[in-house]
Amino acid sequence: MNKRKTVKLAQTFAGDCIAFRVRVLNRVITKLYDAMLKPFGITVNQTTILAMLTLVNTARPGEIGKELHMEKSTVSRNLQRMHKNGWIEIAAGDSGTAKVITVTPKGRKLLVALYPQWEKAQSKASRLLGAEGVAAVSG
Amino acid sequence: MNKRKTVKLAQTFAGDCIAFRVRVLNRVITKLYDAMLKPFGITVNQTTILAMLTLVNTARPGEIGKELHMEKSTVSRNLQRMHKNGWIEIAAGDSGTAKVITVTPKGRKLLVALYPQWEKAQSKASRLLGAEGVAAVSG
DNA sequence: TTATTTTTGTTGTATATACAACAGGAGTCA
DNA sequence: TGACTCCTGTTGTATATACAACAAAAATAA
Repeated sequence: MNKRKTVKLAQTFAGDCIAFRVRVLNRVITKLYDAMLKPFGITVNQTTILAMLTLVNTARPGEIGKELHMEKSTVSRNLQRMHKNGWIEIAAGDSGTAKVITVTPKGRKLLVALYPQWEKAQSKASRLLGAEGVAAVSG
Repeated sequence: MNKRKTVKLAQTFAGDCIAFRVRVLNRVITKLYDAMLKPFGITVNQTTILAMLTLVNTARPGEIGKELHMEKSTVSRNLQRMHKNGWIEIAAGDSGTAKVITVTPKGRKLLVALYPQWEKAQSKASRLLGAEGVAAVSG
């Protein structure tokens, strides 16, 4: 393939790659929420897990992964960190290897405490994405 | 705060969090492209860098980071890997600590070779996001 | 010229992510 | 009962990402 064609192809890549766009968006938005969460010592992922647990009271790691579309290893390691921080309890499930996760009062308090800041991050993110943008990523 | 309010607050989190949505989207889309790129032994990020370099011929690490909105440490480590694979050359720049990156013929060939597969991934991603979705993340 | 600041990259540390390998128990089937 | 296959989690390895600490050189100020 000649050089001109290669350059044209590279232009298409650089200009159109959806993965690239989504990844940049992810970095920008995540950074916004991370900055907001930093004083609380919790990450975006852990906050998501905390919210889900507060909602359902009790869940197994596998269920958390499915519901939040997180890899089981990511969930596993996050639960360990959350437990170390006293936000959740990890108990043996009724059957075999299964485990049961529960939020602690400390965990609930944290979620309530960071809520106002989270709303501010939401506002910023909304402005960045626009109404259609928010709708598009929420599909 | 009473429990009912806490649950309501958790519902808002779980249902509305933009960061969560963007991050799930990122995982889904990235996985799609990663699967396509696996046979070529290159990652999404490295492909993006490769495309940019093919387009501009020569760039410094700092410029790559700014253009692609990647942290300088991420760029630094990716360039090391790409160099080890023979896709780029790293030369000392004219001034001080600056470096100059150039694509090698092997790198260009790789970009050309994976292009058809990339187009397939683009199609899938487009279908997933819809036209408005693609437009929204491309803003 | 000397001292301070800025620029430019690398490296350390922590979390996120995916995939693969592994482990322990449960269920199934011969 | 015994062998095989699922289910469920953990751990290993590699890349991605961000921030902080460094290092080396350049630019600027005193």
